[in-house]
Amino acid sequence: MSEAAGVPQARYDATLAGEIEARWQAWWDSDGTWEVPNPSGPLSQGWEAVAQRPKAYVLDMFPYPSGSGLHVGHPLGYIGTDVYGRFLRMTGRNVIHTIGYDAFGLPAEQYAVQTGQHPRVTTEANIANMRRQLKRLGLAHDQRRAVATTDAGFVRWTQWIFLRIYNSWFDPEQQRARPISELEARLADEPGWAELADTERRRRVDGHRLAYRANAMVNWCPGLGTVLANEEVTADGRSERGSYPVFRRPLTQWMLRITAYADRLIADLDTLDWPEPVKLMQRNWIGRSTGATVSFASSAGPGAPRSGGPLGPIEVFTTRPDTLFGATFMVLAPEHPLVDGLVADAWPDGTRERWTGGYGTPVEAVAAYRASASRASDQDRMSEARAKTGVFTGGWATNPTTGRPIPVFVADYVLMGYGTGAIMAVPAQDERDWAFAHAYDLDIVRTVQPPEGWEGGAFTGDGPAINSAGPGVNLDGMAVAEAKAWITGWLEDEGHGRGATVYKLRDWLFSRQRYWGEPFPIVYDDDGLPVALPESMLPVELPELDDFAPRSRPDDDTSEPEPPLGRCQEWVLVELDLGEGPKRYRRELNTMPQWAGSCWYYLRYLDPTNDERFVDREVERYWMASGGKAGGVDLYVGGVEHAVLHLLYSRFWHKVLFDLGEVSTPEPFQRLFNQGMIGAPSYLDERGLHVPAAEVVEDAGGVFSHDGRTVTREMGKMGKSLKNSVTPDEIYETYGADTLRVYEMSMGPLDMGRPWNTRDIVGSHRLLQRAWRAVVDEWDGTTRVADEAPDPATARVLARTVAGVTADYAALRFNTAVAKINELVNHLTKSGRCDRQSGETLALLLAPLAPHVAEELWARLGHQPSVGLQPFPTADPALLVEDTVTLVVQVNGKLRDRIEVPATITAEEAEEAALSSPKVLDLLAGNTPRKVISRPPSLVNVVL
RNA sequence: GCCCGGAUGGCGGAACGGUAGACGCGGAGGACUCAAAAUCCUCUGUCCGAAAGGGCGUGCGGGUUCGAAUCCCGCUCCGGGCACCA
Repeated sequence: MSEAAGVPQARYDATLAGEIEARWQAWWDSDGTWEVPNPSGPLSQGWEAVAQRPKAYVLDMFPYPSGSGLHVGHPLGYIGTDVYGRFLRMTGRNVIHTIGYDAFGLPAEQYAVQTGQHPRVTTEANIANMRRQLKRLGLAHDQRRAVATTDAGFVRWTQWIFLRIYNSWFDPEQQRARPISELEARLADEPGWAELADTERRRRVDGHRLAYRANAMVNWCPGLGTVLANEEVTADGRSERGSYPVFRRPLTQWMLRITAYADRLIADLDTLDWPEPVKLMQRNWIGRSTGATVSFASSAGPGAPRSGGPLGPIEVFTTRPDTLFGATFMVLAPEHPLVDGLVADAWPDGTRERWTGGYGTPVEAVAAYRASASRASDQDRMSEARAKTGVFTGGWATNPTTGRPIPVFVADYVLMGYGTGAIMAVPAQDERDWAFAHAYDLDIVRTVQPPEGWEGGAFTGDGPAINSAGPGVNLDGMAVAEAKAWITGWLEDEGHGRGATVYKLRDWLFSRQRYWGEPFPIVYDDDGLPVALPESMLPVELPELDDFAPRSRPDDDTSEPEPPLGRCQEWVLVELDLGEGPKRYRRELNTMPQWAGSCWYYLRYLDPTNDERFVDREVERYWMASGGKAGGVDLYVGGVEHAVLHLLYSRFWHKVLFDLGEVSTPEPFQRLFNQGMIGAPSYLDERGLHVPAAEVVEDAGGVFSHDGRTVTREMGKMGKSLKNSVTPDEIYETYGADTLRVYEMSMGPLDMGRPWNTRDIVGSHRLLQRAWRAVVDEWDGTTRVADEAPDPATARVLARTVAGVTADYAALRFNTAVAKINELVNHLTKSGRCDRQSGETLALLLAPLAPHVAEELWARLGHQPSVGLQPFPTADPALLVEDTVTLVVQVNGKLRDRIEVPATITAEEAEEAALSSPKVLDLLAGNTPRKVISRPPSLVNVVL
């Protein structure tokens, strides 16, 4: 017998776990266990069996297949959604869950450039490696649905959706997208339309499209060799990826009219079950401000306009029209088109010395100021600690309320990109204007009465209006809100302005000068106007190139973007018949940004093989059914880093598709959950270089050393460059995949960051070992459950565990679910025996969490696979009720005694029991308590 | 600067306003063993105490409450977002 040899033959260790995991994964694959049927179409086999079940769509933010593979931090969310999806499946839902690859974009391209291979080759290799690493986790994914955004069958529909966007316009009256043909029909009825040249008509129509080309200030990043969206540029003017400097410059690029959806993107956040911070970030990013635009008559200074610039009223936007009487000067952004027309040849009367910047004439002063402002990069502007600088133009404007002339300045604290690029400056009620007024000796007139004792500068709070009476309008005494409404009405009546709303959100810059992205399904004709390719010509595939690397010139901000696709002339110039006979066209050279594929991939999972539509309507309606809510995906799990980028872009695309009748819900993701990040300590030697974390030892005094030398510890991310990466493969090797799953789920709440600690994993491994040992004799490998009912104590523990774990799984509280299973296993271990019901319940409880070992136990208990398709156990309510409970007796809120009492005890009986406790009698010392709080059956508080 | 989070034993973390520290790691002791590993059992917030028992304890300072880790006010520190947005 093996026991004599002293070696257990069937201990649950890494070897056995590995064998069990490989065996069941192979079985699941051949059985198609996790394949989930569609209501119709090619994936509908087996539909009848599940047609009655409610659906659940569980989704992960899909990964980009990087060259470095996974570390243990990556799969945290995937394991979480897998446990949840498996649990939902066991509680009767029809669950759709898979994972694809976000395979276009910079990371894949950069890796390809480094290795000198074609991006498609490296991308496919990376996907294969990542798929292998993920497969080992035993995720219950429908592999048939695991699409990559680079698949030709996917690109085709990305391009198709782009064309749907391109062929739409936003109807401001209906607040929704409509087909461009409806606009064309409307324009055709307008007088004069028939007389317009064809190209002019096309230009006008193009100007209304949701995807349009515009010459606009864009973010040019020479280091990456491409332009970037606002969302991809950090606050200090660098690229989010790679941290290269970004320069503003005008270029003609594709834009998507996301601003048209600004109001709906804000309003519909209220309908979503998302973390409040993410909603807030989106609201802030969209940055809706309400107020009014006000028109100020202006007059040029002496000698202007010398440069022939236009001169007209200065339009400003303000959120505080109520402070209009306090507007004592105006400020234009340096790039503002009216500056040229205002600038004078000589300083006019009334010019104060500080306004001149030391120059002899406004022309010189403004020219010098503009030159220095344009030279300063965004970063320099940051570092100047926001000292207010500016210069007087020599021109004047008229405050419409007072009729008084006010000087017009140029200053770079006013941004051309927001509002109208000009402001009315109200120093008394605006801190920036206050600072500028102080620096430049400008008048300050309070128009809101600050509270008594106010010693600060600008007062931005609420208070009664003062100094706000003029010919035709008097705001004095009104509170801010009332004054705003009143003055806005007056402005509209007098034709000086109107109520207005502005946004920080800009239209989405949608072109990239990259190779590895979706080509636009657009060509240009001889007039240089864009022409959409017909659906039959999709997908437009990338040409093969020898040199696909971007031209990057990090140090040259005067360089021009060079799309790599321009290097393939035989691809660029094509002869096509687009309905007017064969003609020559030139292809669009830019590609779409990486976000394009991630905007809609969750819809393709639903119907991955459809080549008639991007998703079948019936299939979409079934899986995206929202039960009256806004979004169709029931749970979307991913990192908070996508709070604005991906989640804003995909909501926008989804809304366009909704408006056009292509999808059935106004929002894509009903519930969003941000998983935390797994952090890890990294260690620095005395030179500040990272040393391999695995080789660092800690002595008894808490001092860390590597190779005999003391190192310092830093907590942060896990990553190759920090030399603290732990790969899942290492953990599979030592403990198996189920242990990794259990450990990651037990580390803490899913939404909290937590430090990785390899030492702690053994606890999760021991849990599975004890669970195994409860059912299997590890010496000879026989199953050893007793075919009898659980004893009463075990029955109660079982019921309590089932109830608790069910609630925890449903609420994504996997860490406490693991703790409760641990308590059950400890109970079985301690009792030294395991009955059949206990063993089976244990396997079922473990099935979502540790599916392989659960499957093995289930089989050894004599059942057919798969345990993951069994109904989740339910608790007998009668067993959840305890006969006796511990009554806690407090005196003045402090714990003084515990008494075992019947669970049915009344308030009076509990009070009586507490008051007869010797300890309470002792403390009472013969006195009568002032008050007794009785909360039967758990607590009595005696107040002396 | 503004806006969000967070802070509980040596460590990760539990805790409907009602027994603070579940569960795990680590640590101590014991059983088994020739021995070790593994396993099993007991203990493990802190201070005083031989013990019984008691004091103190959830970042800091106040408050509400019979009762606060939990609610409110004011701070400190850590993490994240935004950053001249008129």
